[in-house]
Amino acid sequence: MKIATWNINGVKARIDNLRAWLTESAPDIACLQEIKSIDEGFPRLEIEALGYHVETHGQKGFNGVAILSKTKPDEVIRGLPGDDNDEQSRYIEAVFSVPSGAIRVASIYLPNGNPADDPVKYPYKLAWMERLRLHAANLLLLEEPLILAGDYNVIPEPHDCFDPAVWATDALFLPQTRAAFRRLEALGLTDAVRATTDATKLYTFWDYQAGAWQKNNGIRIDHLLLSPEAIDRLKSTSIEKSTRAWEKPSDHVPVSGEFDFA
DNA sequence: ATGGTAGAAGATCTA
Repeated sequence: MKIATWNINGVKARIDNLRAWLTESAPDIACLQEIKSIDEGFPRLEIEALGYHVETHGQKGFNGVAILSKTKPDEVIRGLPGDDNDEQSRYIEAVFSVPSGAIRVASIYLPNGNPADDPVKYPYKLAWMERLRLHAANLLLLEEPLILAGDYNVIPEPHDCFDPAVWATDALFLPQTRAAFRRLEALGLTDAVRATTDATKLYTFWDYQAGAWQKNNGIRIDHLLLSPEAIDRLKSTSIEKSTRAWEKPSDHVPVSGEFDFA
């Protein structure tokens, strides 16, 4: 069973690429971020025509997440718990039945946080990460396969970016950001890509600007974090880099894991 | 120091 995450940077602008990727890569569950659409504006029929169920948590203009799946989820939760005043659509979670029981999958669009000296944006990112930690701690008590997939806007280690010096003061790489990410891992969550390879210079995002793709000036910020019950079932991971060279690409590429939940 | 690009907007904001 293939479970993937992809920040598509606008579902309307990316509909052709999304359809091509769903057809070629054929994930069983696809977690999308930055759909940049309200729920009613999501091209639901075009995705359903490819055999997918569609669950969205949209927002006008910015953000927005979705979970596409070949089987219908048993339960869907919209929004990250912990702050009733947070109006940004950055979290959706779904439970699926598999032969071995139930699995829980979340699509996460963690706040960017830049500029890091902004009085609102970086504190919002850190507060959001703490809310995610508290929610993840509760989910881990369920002792079921849990896949927290998404655009974390976190560069975990220096070798996860082309030039660490360039990112030293960026909200994606500041010590407090990386510490908050390590606190998630310390709960018992495992970075799936890191668990399956020792390779360095693995990137999932290349900026549109300054020829970043051509120069391989990338960063690894899209992650699958797995509970112990999920990592036990993980067979392989893949960073689907070829999509970055497509016409009209997203600046992110899909990251996927192959699982055996039989 | 600035701008470089892209998306959803339909003016700027976000990244």
